[in-house]
Amino acid sequence: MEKTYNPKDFEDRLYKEWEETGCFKAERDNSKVPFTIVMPPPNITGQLHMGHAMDATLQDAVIRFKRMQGYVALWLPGTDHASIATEVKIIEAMKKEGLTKQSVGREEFLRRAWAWKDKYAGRIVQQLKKLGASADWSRLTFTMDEKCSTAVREVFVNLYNKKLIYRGNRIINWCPCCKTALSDAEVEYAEEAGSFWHINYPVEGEDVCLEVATTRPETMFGDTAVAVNPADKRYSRFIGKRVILPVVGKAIPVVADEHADMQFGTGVVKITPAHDPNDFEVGLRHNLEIVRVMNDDGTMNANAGEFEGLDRYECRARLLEKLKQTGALVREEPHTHNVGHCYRCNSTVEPIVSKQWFVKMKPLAQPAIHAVIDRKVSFIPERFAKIYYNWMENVKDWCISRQLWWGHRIPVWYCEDCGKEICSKTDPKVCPHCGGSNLKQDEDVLDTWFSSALWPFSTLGYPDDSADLEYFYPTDLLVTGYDIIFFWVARMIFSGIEHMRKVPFRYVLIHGLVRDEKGRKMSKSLGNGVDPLEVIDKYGADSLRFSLLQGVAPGNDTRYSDAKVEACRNFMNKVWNASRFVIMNSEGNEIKPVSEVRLSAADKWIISRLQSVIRDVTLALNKYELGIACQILYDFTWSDFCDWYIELVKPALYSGDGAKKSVALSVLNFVLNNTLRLLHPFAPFITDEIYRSMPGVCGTIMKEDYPRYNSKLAYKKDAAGFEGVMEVIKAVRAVKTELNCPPSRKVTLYVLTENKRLISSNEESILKLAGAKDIVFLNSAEDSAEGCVTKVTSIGTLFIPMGELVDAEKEKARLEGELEKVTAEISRADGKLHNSGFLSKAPKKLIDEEKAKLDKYIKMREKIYEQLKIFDNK
RNA sequence: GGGAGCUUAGCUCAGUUGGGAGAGCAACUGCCCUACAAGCAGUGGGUCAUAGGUUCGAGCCCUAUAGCUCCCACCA
Repeated sequence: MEKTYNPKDFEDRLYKEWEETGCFKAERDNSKVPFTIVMPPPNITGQLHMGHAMDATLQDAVIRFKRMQGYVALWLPGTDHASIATEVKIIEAMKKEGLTKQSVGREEFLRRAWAWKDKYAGRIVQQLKKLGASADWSRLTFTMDEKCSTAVREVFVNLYNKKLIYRGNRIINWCPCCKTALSDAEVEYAEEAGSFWHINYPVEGEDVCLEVATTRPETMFGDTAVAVNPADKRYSRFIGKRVILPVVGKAIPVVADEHADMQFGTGVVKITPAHDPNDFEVGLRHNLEIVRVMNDDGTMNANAGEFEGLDRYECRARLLEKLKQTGALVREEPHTHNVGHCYRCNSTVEPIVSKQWFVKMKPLAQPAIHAVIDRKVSFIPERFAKIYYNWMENVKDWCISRQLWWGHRIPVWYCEDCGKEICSKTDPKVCPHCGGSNLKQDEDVLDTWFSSALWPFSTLGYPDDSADLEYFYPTDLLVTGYDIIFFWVARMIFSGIEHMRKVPFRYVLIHGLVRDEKGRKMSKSLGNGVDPLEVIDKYGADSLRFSLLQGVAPGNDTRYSDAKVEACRNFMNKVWNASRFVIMNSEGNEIKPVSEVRLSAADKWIISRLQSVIRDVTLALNKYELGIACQILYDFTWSDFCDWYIELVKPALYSGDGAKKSVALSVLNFVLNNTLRLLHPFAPFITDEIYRSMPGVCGTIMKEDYPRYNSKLAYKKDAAGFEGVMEVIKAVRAVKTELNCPPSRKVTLYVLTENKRLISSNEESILKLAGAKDIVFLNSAEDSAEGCVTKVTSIGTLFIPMGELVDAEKEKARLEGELEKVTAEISRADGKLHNSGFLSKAPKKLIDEEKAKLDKYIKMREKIYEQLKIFDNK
């Protein structure tokens, strides 16, 4: 083995081998229990970013854990066609060639899109592989694969037939840049500094005006009324009259509607049903005309008269100028308001009335809400259930049609002969109503999230009653960021219930965002993104993985920092070197099972610690608390195993005593073997690379069992005793460092104790780790030599002769300091044990523990008193 | 307007049934001791945001306050 950990030497090689030998394949086996995770399919436009890296690492760690536990562990991967995102990219690319969508036509455009997919879908898969993702790539699915398209049509037609999908003229969010409708979820709101323009609308036939205020004056061409509150006495006399739209000169009615807020602005609101969701509702109530004033690209249409053809903002500027000239503009005041933006191109969206396809949400939302209430689906952490409820309870109908070309085309045809609509799972040749053959398919495609919503079952073979579906569905765990709960998680839940009659997954593990070192969101525009592949290249995949999991709590954001990865790389190096130590020493020796050797106290201690670690890590993993599991393993491996146990065992290895060495090697191999298996889900590469080099091991660690807690190996009593020995060692070390005594200077250790056996049986360990040359037992404190530092421990009093380094005054002060500490402990424990409330209500175990502590400290205090007395006598 | 989260060591964060405050990094001291200087030993550093409450006992539960962050809705 190399002296330092060098992940490049083995990561790619191991991954290739795992893949080639089918380690990731999940095959149905009715004698075993399945455990399934479907991977959130990354967009084909995307490159692996830190968010993916964390998401994938969480899933990979869980799936590897479950696989080792003997489940048929399926991690089902895929990629997403990402309708709008990809289309935007392709248009950009075409623009460089001087081409547009329209100029190349639909067919050529789709050809280019598929070429894009062929080129880039593989890229992110390769990147996930670099990370060590143990997904079953033989099942890799693309959202526009035949099977997904079949599922999409099946679902569409079923919902259509149930009247849960309908087409209608409704207010939708329109992106003038992408030239498509968007769902509510695809709009991001941001506060913007704008203006509030007050405009006078003269009352017809009177010499008065109604003053309205608006943030979007250019929509006034579409005004078909002004509204006042029915309770607003200021304006009641105008209700039913008409006002003249400035510039346009058209008369529009004054209506009474609750929508007008008396407190807000002037209390008079212009009503533009075609361009505002609230106004649309008002329009319905008062049967108002709907006048659209904008084209799909955000320019003004003929209804804007002289402003036709101008961009919406250009129109606004010129219109305001004109209003000012004609005196209709009363005033302009600054006003900040929330403006909606397209989540893909960030353009300001326009609410526009448009004929679109919708999914009726209310009937679907109800059972989806109950599924979470009834805990058929549970969020981790639970607080995200509230966010989910809030959304589901207030969800509006889902606009699913997109005026795009890349995506699942809406399976509806219009008969040009009889004008009827045909919704069909297969392409119809003739109209079933009139037999005509002039059929034209709806031009639009579906929201990319429509197919994502079906992911947990479309990937497993829906709508067929496939064996996979039967075996793996419902899946067990979904891992994703809180940013796509609405887009995806919620929609999968209602879709699963509606189409499969079963929820799609039992647990949803939510993670946060990976931010940059300063806590900012990583983004392209800020240029602060860190490329996981570069990190892997520099530190190795295991280090990156560990750094993304360690100390991270579910649902919380985390910051990426090189320092953190470096610390994890150091940990990997630690694991590497500890293993190297064990393996080198094992060479040429027979390694006996631990059950066949006589264990020392130290051996029992480390085995006992290992058992607690196995128990705690498994517990944490079962609760999907991966951050905690990592932390436990880190501490155990570094502190307990490396810093303590390996050091403890060195004398036995180097003593030349074959029997002792044999025991040490047994335990070293046993603990290392278990530790590697425990660590494998988090750091798959290094653990496997080492595992293969261990004596008596053949094959990959991936096929091994995850360690199981064994109560017979808990050795509680022995472990506790040995901790006393460790206390002695620490005490001596501390004294030496405090007095600036070089470690190379070996001391004689005088010990006054009732635990002579414990000390003498661990003499070698104490001498080695404490830096002592011999141990001498005293019969009385009086026997201690001059110039000693005294340390009282729970298993005995130590006298450490430090000669000239000892200052009697300081030593006395130090002892008095210790007395103070011990006394404080005594009064704390004593206080508790004299508290009747504590005695009557605290668990017995706790009371016993307190009693034991009290005993211990009282004994220690006695010893310290004794020492101080000796001091005073000298 | 509604909701959520955060506030713990200089920095970044853990702390999940309430039972003596933790890690990493940074700082300081001393060490090349045959696994590892990507290391070892040791040290210092916290009224767990503030104020109340519940409890024998609160970083953890309840109430209020402050600051920061986010989500949803939205006033034209």
